[in-house]
Amino acid sequence: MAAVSNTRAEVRDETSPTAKKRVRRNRGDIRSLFLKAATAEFGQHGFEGASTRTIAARVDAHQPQINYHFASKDDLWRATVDHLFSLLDDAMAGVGDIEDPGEAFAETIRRLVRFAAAHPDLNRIMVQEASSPSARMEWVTETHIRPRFEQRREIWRQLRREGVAAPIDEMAMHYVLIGAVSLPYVNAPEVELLTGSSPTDPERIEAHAEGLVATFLPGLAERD
Amino acid sequence: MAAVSNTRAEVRDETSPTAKKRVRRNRGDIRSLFLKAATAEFGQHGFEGASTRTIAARVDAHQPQINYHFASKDDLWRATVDHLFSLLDDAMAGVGDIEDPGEAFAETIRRLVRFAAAHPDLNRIMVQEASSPSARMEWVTETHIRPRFEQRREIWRQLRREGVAAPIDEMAMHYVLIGAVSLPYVNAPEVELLTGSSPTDPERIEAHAEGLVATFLPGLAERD
DNA sequence: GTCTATAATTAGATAGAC
DNA sequence: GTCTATCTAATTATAGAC
Repeated sequence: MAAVSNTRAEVRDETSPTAKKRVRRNRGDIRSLFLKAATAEFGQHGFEGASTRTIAARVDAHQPQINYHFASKDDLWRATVDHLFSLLDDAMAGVGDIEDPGEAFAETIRRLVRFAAAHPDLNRIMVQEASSPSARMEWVTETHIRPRFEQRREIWRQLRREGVAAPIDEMAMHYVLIGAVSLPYVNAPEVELLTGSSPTDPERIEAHAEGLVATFLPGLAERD
Repeated sequence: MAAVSNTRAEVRDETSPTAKKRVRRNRGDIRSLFLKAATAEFGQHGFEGASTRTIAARVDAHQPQINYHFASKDDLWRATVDHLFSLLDDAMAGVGDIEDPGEAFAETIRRLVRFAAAHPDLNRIMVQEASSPSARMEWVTETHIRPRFEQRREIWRQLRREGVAAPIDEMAMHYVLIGAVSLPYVNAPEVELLTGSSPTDPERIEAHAEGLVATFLPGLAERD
């Protein structure tokens, strides 16, 4: 990016003669810091657009420290995605115990909305990776997406038979739902510019969740 | 990307001694070729991840030719986005003449679905840009998004009052709709890997469109 | 065991050849 | 008017210092 002003590169001036010596941090701490910084960086710029130098600078570390604590940029990316999906699992804890499939799916939608609002970078990373074939895409699809997809598809099929679910094909449902759930948060910067208000206000998050429950499961309220 | 094999860079071997002289093409033709190549490249890799060298190689041109025909990478991106939105305008021609607001919105949904299936790169580019603030994001929001957003919001408000539309807030509606419409096509490579079938088969496109019409406008069928 | 210096490669843009 | 040779900066990874 020659001769073009790059605000991202100015997060920290690496070449400054006054640059201080870094404090030495232990393995777990710095790994955790790198993962947090990488989440934001990969979410905002995609895998290829993200810079390990910028990620390192965000936590006041040198760029090659990433290659020490993670084998490669690719490995950092996978560790970041694993971490985000483990947070998602935490957020979904207990939903599997709900017996009524309609209520289970409704609660899934609510939790997905809240998680997307709290961690938009997971959906940002996923939408970027799923846009073109790559080894990363195959890995994340088989590792993290397929089990969730199959499980939701099975419940959706049942809810369709019972007339509870909206008339959306079981193959497309997963993407229709994730798109409707996450885009307001994935695109939050645009939403704020456009509407002058934030989609992540707690009341709006809950309103969004209930709106989607009523829209995707129109037979749920009638049934009660 | 040192020492890492990069398949994208091997689209064409620029340094090969056997590299042939390029044919000289006229201004309009080569601009059009660049726009088409840039659409795919920006869609797959985002603005920062896209390489002007790779875009040039796709149409058998040298990288600096892009700086000649467009002032900069940034200008190429804006020209690409302008072109895609002009295609969208073409696809939407005549919808504004439909008098009944319910039918007008239903037809809008159908056209959006077909367009997203045919040109997934527009939504790919948009979702990437709207993820973080930038001059590009502000430009595309004010130039292309705001007028569409305001217009749809007005119709949606009316349909909500009439009880035709699903209970989704008018501020979030635009993103919920675009997410539900486009994600199956934006993420088409993942869908194919996951399901073994393509979401862009004509029957599935129409089924997706009618499913969304029924889901977002549940009062439309009842009214007839 | 952890971090810094540096190498190899690729980036976009300018200047000058045709 | 159009394209090619070249320049400077920014990329990730390795090798060696502490």
